[in-house]
Amino acid sequence: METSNLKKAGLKVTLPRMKILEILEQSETRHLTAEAIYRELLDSGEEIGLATVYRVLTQFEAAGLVCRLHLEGNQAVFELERGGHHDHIVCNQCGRVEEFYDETIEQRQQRIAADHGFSIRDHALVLYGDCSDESCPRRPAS
Amino acid sequence: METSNLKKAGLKVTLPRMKILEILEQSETRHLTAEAIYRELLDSGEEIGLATVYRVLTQFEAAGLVCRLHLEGNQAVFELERGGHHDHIVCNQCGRVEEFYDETIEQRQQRIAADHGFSIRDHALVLYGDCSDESCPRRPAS
DNA sequence: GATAGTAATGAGAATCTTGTTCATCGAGCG
DNA sequence: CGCTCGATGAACAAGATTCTCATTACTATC
Repeated sequence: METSNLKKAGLKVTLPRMKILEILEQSETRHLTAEAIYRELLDSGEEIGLATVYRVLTQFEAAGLVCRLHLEGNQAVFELERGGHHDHIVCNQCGRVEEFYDETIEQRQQRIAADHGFSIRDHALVLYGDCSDESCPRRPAS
Repeated sequence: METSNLKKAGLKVTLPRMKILEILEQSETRHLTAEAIYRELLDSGEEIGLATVYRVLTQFEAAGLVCRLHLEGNQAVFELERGGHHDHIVCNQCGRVEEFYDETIEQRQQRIAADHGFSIRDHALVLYGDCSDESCPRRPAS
């Protein structure tokens, strides 16, 4: 496995951390809740506690390996930080998440912040709408 | 007081609802947590339960009187809906919140959503940074 | 390869925010 | 003024996340 990411981040290479990183890498949804990761660990037969999942994810976030998103407010989702920054569109019906990056918006944000006397460090932009995926309205949010 | 807002929204005019509306109107921060409103009620000598505060705020939100924001993820803040939509800049240091509206960003969002096959219903944009208020870094987040 | 030191983990309790239940109360209508 | 039904209060409940603390397991060292 890729233990180098962990080492580079100054984190000890432990089984829970490797497994969680692995799940994040192999997931096709790219956006997982702590609960979802926990369930996957259990399904793989790993004896890893939910508290550890939260702890590890928080450390990963601090190390810049993942970022934490509050797409719906109640439960945070985590995604692997692979390079570029991006924002998200969430479907209100099926919960599907798409990513986008828009240079114009990024620049306007800098400009607006400067006009208000702020130096921007981060931002969260989430669009909520209805997707046109034909399988959407029937599929409940995962 | 302005009981007309309540009546217009189809809500019975009760003491808790009037008081909460009053607090929202008179607050200078414009962004209050349910807890903060609850404490203000207690300080005014009102015997209103926290559950009622949450209930009333949820009703106000459904009625379009206030909108609920998740500026930091853990606790929601409520602000009175006075006319136009806007987004927010939050200072990481002092928690101060400024509002802004940018037509360019709004339009880009519509465009991006359309490109992804979404019809936008809502969006949340929060910029996080450091404000240049001279009293900022020393003042703890309220 | 064995060992010590220290950080990481697991299990459950704790916390924080928000919502629900149910008996009581009060607003609004006749 | 009394009735009816929605609103309230108090306590409890639920969901997400964090904390505690005893135990375990990396990592570096020998």
